[in-house]
Amino acid sequence: MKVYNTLSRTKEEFQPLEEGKVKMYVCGPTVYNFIHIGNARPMIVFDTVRRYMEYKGYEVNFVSNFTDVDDKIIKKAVEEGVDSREISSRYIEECKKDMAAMNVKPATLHPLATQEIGGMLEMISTLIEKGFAYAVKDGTVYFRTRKFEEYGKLSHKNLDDLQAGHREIKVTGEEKEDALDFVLWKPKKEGEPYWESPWCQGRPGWHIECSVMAKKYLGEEIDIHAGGEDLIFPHHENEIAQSEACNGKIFSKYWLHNGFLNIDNRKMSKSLGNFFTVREISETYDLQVLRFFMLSAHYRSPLNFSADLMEAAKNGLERIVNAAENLRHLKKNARSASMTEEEREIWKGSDVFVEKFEAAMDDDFNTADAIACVFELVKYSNTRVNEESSAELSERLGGRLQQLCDILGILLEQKEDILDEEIERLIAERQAARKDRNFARADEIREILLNKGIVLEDTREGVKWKRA
RNA sequence: GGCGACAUAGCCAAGUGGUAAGGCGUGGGUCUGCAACACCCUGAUCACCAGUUCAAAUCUGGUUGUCGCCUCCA
Repeated sequence: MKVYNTLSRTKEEFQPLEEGKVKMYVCGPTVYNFIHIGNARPMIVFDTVRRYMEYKGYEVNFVSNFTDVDDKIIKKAVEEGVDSREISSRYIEECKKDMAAMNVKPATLHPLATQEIGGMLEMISTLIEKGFAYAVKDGTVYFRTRKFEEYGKLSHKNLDDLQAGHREIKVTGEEKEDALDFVLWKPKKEGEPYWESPWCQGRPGWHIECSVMAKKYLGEEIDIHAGGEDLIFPHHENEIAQSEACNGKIFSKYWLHNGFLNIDNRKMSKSLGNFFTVREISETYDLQVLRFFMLSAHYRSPLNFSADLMEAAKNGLERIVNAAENLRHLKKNARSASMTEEEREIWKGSDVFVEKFEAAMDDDFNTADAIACVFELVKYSNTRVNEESSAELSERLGGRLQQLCDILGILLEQKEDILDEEIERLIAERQAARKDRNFARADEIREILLNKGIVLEDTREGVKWKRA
């Protein structure tokens, strides 16, 4: 399995620190509102990475935090006149609902920044002892960036270039030793949440939390650290500096970053009015469509989002779901149980799709290629399985389709829906009308049901229905 | 200004040396009472120029264009 490592900017053979196990940390959202569709990309992408690794037999310890102390949370709390904890806990719950609807598995652990202050104080103290950090008069603690010689190794930035870029915005009056130094701990402002510390009553800087949570729950050395590409600098660069300066060990072996999601070819932003929350999308589409859409491109490529593209994704996903549904239907109505000799060959002929699927995923999680394999399996099944086929063949191919979709986190099974009697009666009446060749009445009933959100399809083995 | 990415059919998107996967859409057809599903048919000299090579979408150099990071941001 090869993964693209931002550190080396090349694809590397994946070799876990410990045989059979993967320690993976993904930077989670700051919870001050419903998550937006940009937040959804890393969630979906790295959930898929996790699923594939689990499929390959790895035991994955997957940790993803919620940042629940932050300026934006405080601002929102002030606006609503409530405690900031109320804001963060509310949106953590909402985020979990969205994740469930996108079929993103809960992490092994979702730590909260506010629950890890002790560890942060410890790490900051260690950094000060080692000379990598210093406190100034007002109690702010800064990381001494230039002291960490490898600073810039992830983002491939040159310190002097950075400094040149920063010079103009360097704020006078700050007591930083160097413009590049970043905050580890900052004093509270009136009315803000705070914690006691040796330096001042205050709260942690943003970067320190991930270093601490990764260390506490995964260890000083982890296999994979992932997040959006915008986190490369400064967030991940700073995490490396903090963790490696503190622990004296390589923090993460592989750094994975997903590309950005654009809206109608522009960066998503509130001011452009092209800002969508996952919740808003869910009003128009099943979030399975969003998941399928996100996986239809390589995770490192920029991905454009638009109504047309979602529509195309919806149709494509429907093709896969139809095939799965069809196989279930054929299995249920099959006249023979076991596969014939010829069917064994058909079954064996489908091995190639699994092989190609795995090859695609092994190559830095090429989900676009993997989905193409799913479509090929769909075509294969559609052309080879029919009402003459055995239940076993339908079941096996259906199971294989299911297996591949499970890796991608794409749900195929419909919820076991029970139709109410009224609808059952109408379907039966329509069948009777069709038998009597009273097609006007049959079409009328189909129209009635359509208005109720029930779509009917007549097949050789009987009527199929589904929710629109 | 510094660093980096990308440019493949109407649209989305794989493919990183051996004459272009897959999906959506379009048009035509088969099946069906009709519709839907499904199936068959339908589409690309891979931004441009030059070079390396027996062979390039794929490597090298250049041109043009789009975008990202450098500041909170997935």
